[in-house]
Amino acid sequence: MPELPEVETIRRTLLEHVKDLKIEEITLIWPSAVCGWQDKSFEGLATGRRIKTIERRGKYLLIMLDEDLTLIAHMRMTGRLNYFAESQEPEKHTHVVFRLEHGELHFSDVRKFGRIQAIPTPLCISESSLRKLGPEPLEKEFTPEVLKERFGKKKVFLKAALLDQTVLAGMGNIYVDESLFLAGLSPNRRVDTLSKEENLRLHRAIQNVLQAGIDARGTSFRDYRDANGEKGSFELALQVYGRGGEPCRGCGQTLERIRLAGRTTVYCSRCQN
DNA sequence: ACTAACCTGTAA
DNA sequence: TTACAGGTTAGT
Repeated sequence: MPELPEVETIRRTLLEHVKDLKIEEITLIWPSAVCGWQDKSFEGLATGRRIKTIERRGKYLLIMLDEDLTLIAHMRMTGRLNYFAESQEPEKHTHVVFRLEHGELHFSDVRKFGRIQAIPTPLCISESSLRKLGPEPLEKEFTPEVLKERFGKKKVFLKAALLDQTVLAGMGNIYVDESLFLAGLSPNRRVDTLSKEENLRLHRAIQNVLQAGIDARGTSFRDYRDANGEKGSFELALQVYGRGGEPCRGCGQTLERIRLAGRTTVYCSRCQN
């Protein structure tokens, strides 16, 4: 489910509720959802710690606790983090319950792909999958030159390159297809064939689409909800994702639906070259 | 560079 | 019954 705009929305809505709260008790309903550090258990490390802040890196949420402990959470496809002011009965797919000083935090995931890992904060980047991530697309350091440099000597399809988290962190199937439509570029193009002007257009499209996604509080095409259980509204603004076979909003031609880089890909063969 | 695997639910 | 789903990774 969540790509950068959804994870960012979860981060913001969660932080409002849990900042400075102590984790008083952790109940593992499905223990495989969490992972400790070396010989120490997840619940042993995190219980009694206070939540200082929550950051985001790509699609990862970094819940930073006192005493130099960080919980790295990844929602994969259907993971959710929900805050409840009152104690709640866990739902069918709730795997972890954090009892806080005030209220509870529930981690749920229908498909059981999502994970939360406890790790000492100083090792949070060097010893985790964060190490390999590409730049943050909304930071000012991410310029058109950086985008070109990240593509490097690759010859892969644009679609594959933008989905690659080591090239750029945070884009997934929705925002890649939307960015390519906005940039007027075909997902079938090889990254090494972009002109300077096309590279500029792509860079601008990526930033515009991700920012619009955040402003709309994410895309609730299917399962996504924020920490309050509320939907986003970016699905109303989607130009191509999920619209295969329907008319292009730009030119009216039927949108193509193909399989590329192992993922369903929708684009307009007239507007995107 | 592609596919299978990890899982469950929903829609065709 | 089968195909497919906002992701990642380990295997050809």
